[in-house]
Amino acid sequence: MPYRPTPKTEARRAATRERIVTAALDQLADGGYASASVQAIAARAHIATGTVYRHFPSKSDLFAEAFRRASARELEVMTDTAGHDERPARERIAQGAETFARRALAEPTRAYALLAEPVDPAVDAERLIFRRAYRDLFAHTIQQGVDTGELPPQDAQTVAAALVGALGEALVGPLSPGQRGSHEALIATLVQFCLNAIPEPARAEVA
Amino acid sequence: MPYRPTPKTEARRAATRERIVTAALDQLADGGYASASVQAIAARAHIATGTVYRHFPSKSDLFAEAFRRASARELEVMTDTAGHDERPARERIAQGAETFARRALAEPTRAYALLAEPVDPAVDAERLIFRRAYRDLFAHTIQQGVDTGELPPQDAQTVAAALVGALGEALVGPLSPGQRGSHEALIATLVQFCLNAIPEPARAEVA
DNA sequence: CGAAGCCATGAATCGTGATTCACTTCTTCG
DNA sequence: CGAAGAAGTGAATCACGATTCATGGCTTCG
Repeated sequence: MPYRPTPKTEARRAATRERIVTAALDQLADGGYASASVQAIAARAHIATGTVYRHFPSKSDLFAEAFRRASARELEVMTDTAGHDERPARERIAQGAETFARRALAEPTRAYALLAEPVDPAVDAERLIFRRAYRDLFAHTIQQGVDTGELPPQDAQTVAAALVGALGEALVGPLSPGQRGSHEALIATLVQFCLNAIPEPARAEVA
Repeated sequence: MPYRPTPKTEARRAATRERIVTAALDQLADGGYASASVQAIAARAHIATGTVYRHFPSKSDLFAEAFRRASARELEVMTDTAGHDERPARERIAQGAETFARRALAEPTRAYALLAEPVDPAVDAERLIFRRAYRDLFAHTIQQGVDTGELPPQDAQTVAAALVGALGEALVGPLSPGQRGSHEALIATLVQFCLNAIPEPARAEVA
């Protein structure tokens, strides 16, 4: 039995796979999904078109993984900056909103691709998972706040979804290109928006 | 010079064009953009495939018009229910949010298509116009409130975009299918969310 | 070294759905 | 009525990009 995979060849294989995912994300960041043909990605990764298919069964699978990867990175950053349970819920939400905004503004094309750009349905499913994860992060914090009495009772899931939508739309929606104000002003507005939306109990109103 | 267009033939032509647009919107509402091939639309309008191209230069143009049409209808409803300038700004915003939510929940597939479904880029541009129009409606109301001192100073455009995003995401985002609560509860949550996000001046806080 | 596979290659194939077009049908008016 | 021109038809074509596969190059180990 002549050939047997060794750590060395496995590493090479993994590296190639990695380069493909990276190339896909870079292509996304550069020219959006429309520019991300398998050919373009292969060229960017310095491999032949067919090689992509030795690592992924289909383009959809490749992009699913790429989205998963990018999502994981984003979520990790969020968890790091806003996931410490000992701080007040509203403070953590403000922190989360700010992080979200800063990262989106720093890499607008990638943010657009992750949040809003038209992609094919199979890939879109992956995006939904991403948004849901963001929402769940916010929802978790809100729910904790409600449980401790820090926040008034509310539907944490819906409110969290609304927060994610608000940030997404304001940052990458029809508004985004060529902001009139500074990034800082935009961030301040959004953080304030989120804080207002999640009021302290005393300030809650019933209509 | 034998043939000359008459009111009668023009009317027939306009009616056919109309049927095509309607068929496109119905197809969208039924099966989403993915199901809306030119063939399917033609069949629904009881005409041949080629006839579509006698009325629209391309599928994109057809959908651009369809989106425009649907947008106009939505905006008209919004203007009717929330556009009366004599009422307090916050009341109008609440009314707008409620209308938005009710209409989205009443026709979820169409709402999804209008707000979020992946479509091709040319059509997407039309969607941006739609969302922008919604945003401008909210922004106009907010700005009026700011001008009259009813609301604290704020970036009306950004806040309005955030409201649109919040409503859109909560209604058609990852959350939407098979709501756990009732529609009424969801609507109440969202209206409250919007009201919180746009506080009265006395209740504004600085962080 | 050489057999036995894996891996990479990229031009050719394939599938899908928009678009075309030669033809038919309908309408107008001298 | 019949010519002139418009609208309608739908099968055939085309474009585009994902996917395949026959081939050639590497690695491994007896």
